[in-house]
Amino acid sequence: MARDNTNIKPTEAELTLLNVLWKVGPATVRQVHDVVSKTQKTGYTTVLKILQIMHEKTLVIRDESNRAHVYAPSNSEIFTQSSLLKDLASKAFGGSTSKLVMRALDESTSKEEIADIRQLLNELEK
Amino acid sequence: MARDNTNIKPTEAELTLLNVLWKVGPATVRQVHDVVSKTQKTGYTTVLKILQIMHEKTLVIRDESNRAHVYAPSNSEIFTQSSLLKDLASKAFGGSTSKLVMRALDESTSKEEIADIRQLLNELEK
DNA sequence: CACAAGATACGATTGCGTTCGTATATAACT
DNA sequence: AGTTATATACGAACGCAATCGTATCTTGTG
Repeated sequence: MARDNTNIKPTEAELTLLNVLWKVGPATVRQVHDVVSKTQKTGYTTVLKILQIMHEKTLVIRDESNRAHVYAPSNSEIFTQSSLLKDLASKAFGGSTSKLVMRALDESTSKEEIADIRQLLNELEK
Repeated sequence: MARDNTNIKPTEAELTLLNVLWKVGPATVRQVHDVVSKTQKTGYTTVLKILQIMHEKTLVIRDESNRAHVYAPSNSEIFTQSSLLKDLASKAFGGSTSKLVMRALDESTSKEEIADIRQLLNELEK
């Protein structure tokens, strides 16, 4: 049975590459490497290898019709963020997302952010 | 120079043991093992080894005055939770904790939780 | 005192994540 | 056509996390 990508938690390096793909859309290894190498000193083949592993794990899909394969995320950024939050909530907050949320908020939260969150709470209540 | 425990992210197994220590207070290896073995099949020496490693990393402090050493967390649960949230925010939410918070909230959030969060927002605004 | 129970220390193993060098294939260019 | 550039594939190496077996030490008890 093929693994279900929805249960796989990306590693740190994988998440870095996913962030690129979410931002710029489907991309080749070179394009991804160009982006990440601006902030990190990571070799080209390292990016290639990680993308290949992610493909095996079905974290990304791959278009092989051209010589330079084009990679795209299997799951949306939103879905992955939610999965990571559920994971952290279960491991460090006894499974309570509201505890997590309240811990995330502190005096560094700006007025605008507070307003945005209030807005979301209002919508959720309906 | 001794490592600064405040910059160390506990691993998954380490977090499991920290959760026990936060809950029951300072405890011996046996006490910790008794708790975790109720939900996991982890060997006694495994718990011992992890606690020893955590001690090297200064994630826990150790009272060696008795034969059975007594372990206690170096950092509070609150501090560690905040660190983990900052880490996740930087890796998956572009550093924005408000984005993280809004992603954590969804239709599964209960009315009581929403009320609690509103209350906290009010206090933060003062 | 001698022995059994229970503690720590230590080492070895296994698997995963990450990195990169090298081999090989393909395309492009002169 | 032959050379250069660029792609994928593959394998090796390294470190860390996690697990446990075994050795060693300490303490209490008969």
